[in-house]
Amino acid sequence: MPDFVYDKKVYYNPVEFAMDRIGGIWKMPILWRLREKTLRYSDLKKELPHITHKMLSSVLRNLEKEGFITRKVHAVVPPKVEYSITERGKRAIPVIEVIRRYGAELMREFGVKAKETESGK
Amino acid sequence: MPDFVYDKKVYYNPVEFAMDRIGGIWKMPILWRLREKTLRYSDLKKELPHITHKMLSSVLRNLEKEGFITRKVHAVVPPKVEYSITERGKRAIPVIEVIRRYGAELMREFGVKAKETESGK
DNA sequence: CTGTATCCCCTCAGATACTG
DNA sequence: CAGTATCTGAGGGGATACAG
Repeated sequence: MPDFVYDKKVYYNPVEFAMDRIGGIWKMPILWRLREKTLRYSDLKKELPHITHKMLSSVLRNLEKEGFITRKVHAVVPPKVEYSITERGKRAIPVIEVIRRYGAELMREFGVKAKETESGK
Repeated sequence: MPDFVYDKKVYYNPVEFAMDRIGGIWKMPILWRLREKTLRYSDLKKELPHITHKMLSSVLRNLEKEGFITRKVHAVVPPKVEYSITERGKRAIPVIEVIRRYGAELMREFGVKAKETESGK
């Protein structure tokens, strides 16, 4: 009794659908980084030191496929690839802000302390 | 270079921390169901037909452990166990509403249609 | 610089069976 | 009714090597 199906996967509610688009460990941090500026692959890698090469690559491909970011390849040597947020991606930013704020509140409640408050995403 | 640690796990940003508390497939749907009324185990199971016995059990335990819900056992035969949302849990509701709304918007954008709009969580 | 391909481990989650 | 225990399979994600 699926409630609805998208891309061969069954979803039971809108929350789950949203989380499958922009959830996971890295999608929101990446969208957040791109919210006001275009970045190239190596810039993103620098800003997200903990992400592995493979993960960054695959998450970027996924976000592009689903229309949250665009990818622009410059025909130069060495290669230069720039990622920008789309209108669809921009609509996710306010949601990410709400979750960020809630997460920060929860961290205070739980007594968790960040080493660098502005390093997060 | 962890940004912060909680419960032996490393987090890199508040979004990730929040999602580890109330993310996943079932936590938000359960909190949402409990937002305005107490439910017993079997009620929750009925309202979330797709969740397995094991998952419901383990997610409830986790939500209780982290203070989002409370569990009250009535000493009767057969057993009766009631779950209620806590103040901490209630603070998650507005966030869930934002994500729900966003998810519904995304579903429209992606052309996904729910069989029952009010079946979701 | 910007990727892709392989190998591999480990956790998540389902099915099933058993208990107070 | 309300759980717990065990087994198992699929997939996420890391490390590493290779390519245009």
